[in-house]
Amino acid sequence: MTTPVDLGDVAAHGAAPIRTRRHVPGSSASDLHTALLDWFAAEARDLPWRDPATGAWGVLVSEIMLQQTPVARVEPRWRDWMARWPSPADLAAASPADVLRAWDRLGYPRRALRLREAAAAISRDHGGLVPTGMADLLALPGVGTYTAAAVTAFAYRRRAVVLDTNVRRVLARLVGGRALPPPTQVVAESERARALLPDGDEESARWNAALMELGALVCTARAPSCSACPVRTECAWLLAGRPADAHASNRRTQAWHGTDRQARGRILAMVRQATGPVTPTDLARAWEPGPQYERALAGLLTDGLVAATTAPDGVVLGYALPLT
DNA sequence: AAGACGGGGCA
DNA sequence: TGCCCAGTCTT
Repeated sequence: MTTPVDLGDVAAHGAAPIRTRRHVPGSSASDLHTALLDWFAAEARDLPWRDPATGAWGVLVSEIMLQQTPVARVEPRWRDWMARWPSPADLAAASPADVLRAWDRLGYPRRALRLREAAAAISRDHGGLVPTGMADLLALPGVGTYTAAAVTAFAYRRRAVVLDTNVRRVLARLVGGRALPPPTQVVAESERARALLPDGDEESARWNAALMELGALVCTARAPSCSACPVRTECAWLLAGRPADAHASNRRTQAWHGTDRQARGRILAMVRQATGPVTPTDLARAWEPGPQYERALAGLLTDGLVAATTAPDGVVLGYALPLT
């Protein structure tokens, strides 16, 4: 149905994006755009935060939860969260303890505290409405480049360069002809993404979502389903014979067992599940005594994830989630 | 630019 | 076991 765009040059040089958008009267979309947007219209998952009835607050909550956490684990937590705190003001009025318990085991619990702080800032500085500009969004705790762009695109349906791990991988393959993007994001990637972004607001928003969805469902990191890909005839990586990852040796896998992070997780899990303060003796059962335990607990206190209750003489009676 | 920061699921 | 996941913040 469509004529594949010739990406041979891109595949050969592996360099920057080279195609520009076509401006055909009556049709602003290139064949590439049409193919991916049609696929997205047919195959997109029915995620609750994509419901048009979900407002910007719901989108923001979903984006924070989805930072480094897969969709399948986020969805039930998001539903509970939105039922309990349907507006920023509702969350701002909640205690950190309630927020951390509702966060459950989504991981990176500092995100939960930052989301609460963001809700307070939204209530205080923006009349209770999630701000619309990139600068105001970026000023919110826990909102970085990706999340600000995602809220702009998916909540407000405006043009923004949304570059997450999925989009980076899809563009690295489709346009760059590489197996995977570089270990850390480089300027050329955002330029490439911008060059491909449709001009229209609504169309660009759908394009961003479609790229992410393709990366999540088809153009996956481990075992991409190229035979099912709607843009396989235009993929520089596939056309080049799916060459192996060039930076494989530079990628560093993060340790887990026996790390400070695991110790923090164990300690916080014990405090989170307790109904009242945990005595120092009980808490010490969460991890082997020693400098690592002390370091982990101190870090949790510093981060505001755990609070100590003390007697008048300063002796620690117990540890609990912070009530304020 | 590099490191810290959770936790679970799948090959 | 190793790798991956809609990243952000600090140094």
